[in-house]
Amino acid sequence: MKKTVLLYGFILALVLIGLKTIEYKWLVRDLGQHLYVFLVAVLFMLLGIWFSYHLLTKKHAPQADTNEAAIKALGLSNRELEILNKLAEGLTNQQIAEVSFVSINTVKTHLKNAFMKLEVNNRTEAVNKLRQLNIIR
Amino acid sequence: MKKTVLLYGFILALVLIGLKTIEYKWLVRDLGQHLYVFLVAVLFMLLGIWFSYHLLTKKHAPQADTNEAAIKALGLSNRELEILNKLAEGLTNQQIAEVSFVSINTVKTHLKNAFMKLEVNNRTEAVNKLRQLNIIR
DNA sequence: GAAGGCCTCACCCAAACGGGTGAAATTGAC
DNA sequence: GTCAATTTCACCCGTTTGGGTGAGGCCTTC
Repeated sequence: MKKTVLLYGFILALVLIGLKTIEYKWLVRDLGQHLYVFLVAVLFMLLGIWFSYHLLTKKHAPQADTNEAAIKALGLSNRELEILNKLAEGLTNQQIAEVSFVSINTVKTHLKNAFMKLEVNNRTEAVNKLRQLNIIR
Repeated sequence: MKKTVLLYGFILALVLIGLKTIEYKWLVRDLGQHLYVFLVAVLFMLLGIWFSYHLLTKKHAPQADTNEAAIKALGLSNRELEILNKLAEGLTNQQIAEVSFVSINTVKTHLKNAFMKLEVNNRTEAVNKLRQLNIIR
């Protein structure tokens, strides 16, 4: 992030240098001050658009982090999270048991505990809550 | 998010001020015009940021349109969509029946047909598919 | 008016789910 | 070494869900 800010600052400096060059070598004398100001305005507006575009598009893709804070606040264990992730994919308890190499009873126990911690009553609510808390997807 | 954009805008402004200060110390000349151009630049850059922020945040949140094309391609009826939306909120069949003023059997029929059209086998899969198709949320 | 889609409802059945209790083995922390 | 948490599994119970068949009423299109 620090690198990003530095990059923008650097680009800004380049733009300023370019403007200075234009100002002193061509435009001011030949075309007048108004056009110069206009160019500055356009240039910086484009810069602003480009700038916030890059910022926003980067901010909109932080799905990798799996909100650790919320997980700890809820007290969800690792195994419970694994099971919940498979649940969110739409697997049945039996399928979860198979891919996790445990019995279906174990899956049910984990889900019972997880539902209690999440304060939900069924899997759809659970998925909604996890999504809302940015724990999945 | 807005706060973040403002923060970076502020940082950029600071960078600009710093650059300008440096410029004034070394290249002091027509002070009035420089200040004017500087203000124009800042103003239009902020304008650009504001502009694209509003554009992008609207583009990134198109949850209102409920992908009509996908709905038609799947052949989902209005009633089926209503029921599916309530399902996605985590309601049970019984609860959906109550808020929709129909019997639970009707809810089940709609869901059976909807599941067939969506090619899914349970509600979690259905919610995933609807989300993936941008039909809900 | 026949055909097809939509909405409604009923009945049945098997599977899945949710919730409760209990308990053993393992692990990590104190 | 003890305590707490985690992970594993079992059994039971009632409810929910998914899926199948059938059917009546309504509306639009042909």
